[in-house]
Amino acid sequence: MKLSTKGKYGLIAMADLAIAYINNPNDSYLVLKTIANKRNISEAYLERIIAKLKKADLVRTQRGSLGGYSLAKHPSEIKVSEVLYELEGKLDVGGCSEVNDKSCKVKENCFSQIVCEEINVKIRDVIENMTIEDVLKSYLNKMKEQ
Amino acid sequence: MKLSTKGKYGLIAMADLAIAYINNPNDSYLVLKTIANKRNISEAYLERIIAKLKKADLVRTQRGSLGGYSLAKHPSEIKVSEVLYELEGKLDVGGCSEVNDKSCKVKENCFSQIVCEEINVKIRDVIENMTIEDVLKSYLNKMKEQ
DNA sequence: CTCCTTTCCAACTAAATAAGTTGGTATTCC
DNA sequence: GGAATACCAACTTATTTAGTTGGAAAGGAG
Repeated sequence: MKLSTKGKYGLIAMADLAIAYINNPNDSYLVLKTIANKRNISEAYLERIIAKLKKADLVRTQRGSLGGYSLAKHPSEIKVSEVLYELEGKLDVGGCSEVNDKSCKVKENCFSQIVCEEINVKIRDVIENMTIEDVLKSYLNKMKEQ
Repeated sequence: MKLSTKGKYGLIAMADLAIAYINNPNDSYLVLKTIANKRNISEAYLERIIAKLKKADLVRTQRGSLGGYSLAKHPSEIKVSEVLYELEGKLDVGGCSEVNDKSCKVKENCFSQIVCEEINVKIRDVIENMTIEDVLKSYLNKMKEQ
């Protein structure tokens, strides 16, 4: 039931890239090693995570020395759901929401589906209406309060 | 990120017990094998699941022949959260909501926590305000519509 | 009291998933 | 040409999930 480290590290990396992007939208490339070291994440592992985000056009890259990773668009244009769906799959709580789930052996009256569907709606509601920019802002507000 | 079969089977068993309970609150013991067969669930596995629910005082038992399992109280008095917390643990989406999470290696500014906490609130909101009776009723309404 | 049916319980195993590593290739700047 | 970087696939390890096995204890029926 937990968010895996893929989703977690992905969000963290996106937030770090977002800070760089806001500071200087034209030239905001960050080196992977920098993020990985700062966050205590395995470099090779983070690379594989961020590669998926590139394939989803959320991140762009510059190769060679002086290269690095940057957001592909403004943090306000990137939904949290886009990041998480790419890294975690569907991110719902119950697998049998599909009509033809062959793997589910429960024959009829699957009561757990009632519960799962209600939770799934709420999860979607949160992550599809929250951008990377929102995450940054929430974080700053949280810091102010303390 | 999925609800495990523990939670799923647990909810299903509770709903089956609830139906028996409503039909006859005084003598509503169901044999485990009956539920397991009806639902295509391994008997031994379901037994271990329901044992946890007993320990949490959600289910009571009668041993020996003519024995079986029954709800310990009315379905309207059993929250879905009680069932799921017992079987799935905390059922939140992010592990680092605790202050002293030693396992988390991310040093600071854990942006994923912002997202997770918002989702966690919503999940709790759903399952702590939904009883086993509600699940049954929702199911019946759903059937009517079709 | 004996047999049958049931719950109860602990230890074991198998399968799947998550998490991370290794060893390299391709680009680009200096 | 060398250093620094992104890119990529195959492999390994650790953890969790999903069960299974083999019984012991309790209670009712004959």
